[in-house]
Amino acid sequence: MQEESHLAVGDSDTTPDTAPGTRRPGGRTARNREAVLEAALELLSELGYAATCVQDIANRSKVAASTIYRRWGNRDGVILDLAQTLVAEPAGALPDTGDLERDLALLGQVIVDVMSSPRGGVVQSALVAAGVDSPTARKTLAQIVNRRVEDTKLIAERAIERGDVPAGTDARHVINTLAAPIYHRWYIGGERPTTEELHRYARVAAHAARSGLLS
Amino acid sequence: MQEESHLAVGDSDTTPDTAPGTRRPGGRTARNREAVLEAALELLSELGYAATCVQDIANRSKVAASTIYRRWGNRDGVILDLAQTLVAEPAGALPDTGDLERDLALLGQVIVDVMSSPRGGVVQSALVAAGVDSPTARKTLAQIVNRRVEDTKLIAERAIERGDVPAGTDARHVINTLAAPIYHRWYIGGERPTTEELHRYARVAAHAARSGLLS
DNA sequence: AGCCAAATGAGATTCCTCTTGCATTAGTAC
DNA sequence: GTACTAATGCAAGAGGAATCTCATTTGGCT
Repeated sequence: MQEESHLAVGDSDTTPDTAPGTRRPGGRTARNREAVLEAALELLSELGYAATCVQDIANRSKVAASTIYRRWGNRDGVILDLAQTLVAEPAGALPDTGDLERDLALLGQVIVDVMSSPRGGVVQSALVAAGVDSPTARKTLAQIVNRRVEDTKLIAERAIERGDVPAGTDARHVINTLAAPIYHRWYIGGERPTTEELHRYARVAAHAARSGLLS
Repeated sequence: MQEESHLAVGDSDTTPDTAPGTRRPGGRTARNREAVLEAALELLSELGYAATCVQDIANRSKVAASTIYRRWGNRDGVILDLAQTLVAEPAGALPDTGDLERDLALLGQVIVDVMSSPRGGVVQSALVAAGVDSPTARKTLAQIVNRRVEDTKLIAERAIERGDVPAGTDARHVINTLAAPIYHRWYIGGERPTTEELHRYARVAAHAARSGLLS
């Protein structure tokens, strides 16, 4: 396991001391990475998490399975990389109607739409499944969701500036109060929230914020 | 595949028309079922969902692996049966302090304790993982959670009777408003909610209920 | 342009999951 | 108790996932 500490003069030590794909990140390595992640995203959308296997990713991406195992370890490794890549993408425009409750209802609809889409939902669901056993997946999932909270908390901050919500309110709590019942309905209840439910969630979150319960 | 429709007189038709384990449910069949479910629960607790395999369940329960495959199909089938069995167990006593917010905070602690325990948490986590792909697991998970909601909604109904909460309030909404952020913190955030957070969740749910937002 | 090793591809190999066939055990009805 | 057969155990084997070896390709550097 341990590498020799003396300066390698001319012996047959050929083991690189970094992970594969980091020494020559350009050219074929970069192309392969893109092809693998794209194939993984497509297969996740088409087949779901359980049915997506490394062999299929290899076939579709035209990258050898042994290469995928070497660089990502296993299926979850690919999905984690995919998730990290997707979360780096910039967010869209935020609702800004001047009313907190209405903004939250619109945001709730955006959250549902994202979860219904391949890029957002399928990968996130895979992370939920993998996260039950893997701390790394859990951390990535939390990172993704936290990133989205940071991207959207401006909605609550505007309400604070307007004076609709007490100063000292934690904008992230406001977003989480909206998001929690949405995810609960999705992953635990197994159903997509209705528009009526989204409005109720937004009403509860806005009311709690206005009442100073989210500081 | 298709069985002959004529009355079997004396031919070599030996295929039973019901699932294995249903024709002779007593004696060895019952003992094996108990041993398999107990072993599965232990292994889930010790190894987690991903690492629990049929072969290990067979070794620990002293039931042949082929028997497990025949009766439950695969690992998830065993876990589903285990979940259905656990959910049939009676619930414990409910908090009843006369104050909705305090009752909800105590209930929140109970929910966290259940999720931290093998019987509740490990099986539920396995269902969350399996539910991402399996509609059956999703249904079972929803059934378990709904059952718990039904068992605990009395807390909210008492508040309605006391007049602390408007008539027409849906007691299940009250419970779900408490539970959603707990599950959110657990499965999405990857962390166990703190006592302070539990109190905030209870405060928000109680306040929403009192304000008539949960009808 | 030329060199060196990182990265890859193809195939062999190992390990594990799940299925199947057959002989044996044991639950249930009589 | 006896008969019938569902249920089980055991072993063989098919199929797939993951690892390993080695020859080849190719990116990065001079």
